[in-house]
Amino acid sequence: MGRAPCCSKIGLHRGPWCPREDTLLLNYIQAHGEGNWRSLPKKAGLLRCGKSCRLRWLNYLRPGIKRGNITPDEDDLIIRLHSLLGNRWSLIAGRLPGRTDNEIKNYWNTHLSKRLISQGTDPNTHKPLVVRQEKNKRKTTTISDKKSKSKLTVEVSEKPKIHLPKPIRFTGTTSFPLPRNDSFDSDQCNTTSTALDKPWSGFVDPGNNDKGKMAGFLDDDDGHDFVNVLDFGCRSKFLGSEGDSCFEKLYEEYLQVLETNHDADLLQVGCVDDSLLIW
DNA sequence: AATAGCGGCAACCGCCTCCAC
DNA sequence: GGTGGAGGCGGTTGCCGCTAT
Repeated sequence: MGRAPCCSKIGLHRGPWCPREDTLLLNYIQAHGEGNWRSLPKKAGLLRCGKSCRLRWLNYLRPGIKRGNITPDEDDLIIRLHSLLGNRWSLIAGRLPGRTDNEIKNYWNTHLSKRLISQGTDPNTHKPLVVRQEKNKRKTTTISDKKSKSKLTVEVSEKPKIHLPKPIRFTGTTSFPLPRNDSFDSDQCNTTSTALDKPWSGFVDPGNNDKGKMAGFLDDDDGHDFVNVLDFGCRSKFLGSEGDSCFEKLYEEYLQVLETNHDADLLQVGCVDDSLLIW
């Protein structure tokens, strides 16, 4: 069943936002808060789609947004979170203070995936790429480096299926104050302290800041093959650096959760859901 | 100096889920 | 239980600036 677009596009501005529009949106949200995106543009005096306003706010105007200069630590964390969560950018972004899902998605597509490929790692599965040997047997792709003009033909795995431990919403009194990343204190990395108090909290979907939604796990073809994060190449590099970084603590939480559940019962995926509940 | 090609990123699109009615 | 509105998410597009020729 088709749905009507979120708003009539007739007469609405599209494309890049001008400073005046930014100001209008900013002023309105500062005065009235987020939400009601559909009606917001009209109330704020903007000729924009509500979705466009929401996107602009989340990705650009929100306070606390960091722009550019993704640090090596963040870099590494993104790769490792991606190995755990797949293309679940909002989840990944939720663990990176001040970063937006869009930014991380772009950064992944333009930098990290290429880097992994150049290092011989399949960006989809985080497993080693296999240089093509046979024709027509496996899906391959040719990666060309536009600067060096070199080409490399590699076998690319199918995109990992996200093993969706059915998103769980907590309703009623069971709510979690886990904020979106704009509420993170990047200096203190208080996500870690929170997460250490509640070891499973790293798996709450920060996109659902008031209800909580469980993260998914990577899944292989048979549906039960969790990525062996211990084999993940950059781990050792990371561990060798400043061992106490908050990113490292964060990652250890993920490892604990995965290992616990992997050992306990790989086949009974449902139990993973249960174990990830926060009480 | 001109221009073609490429990379990066902001923004859009369409689908999905949740929830109120 | 069914339906539709609203918000959220991931994939994709297209513009703009930079670089190579």
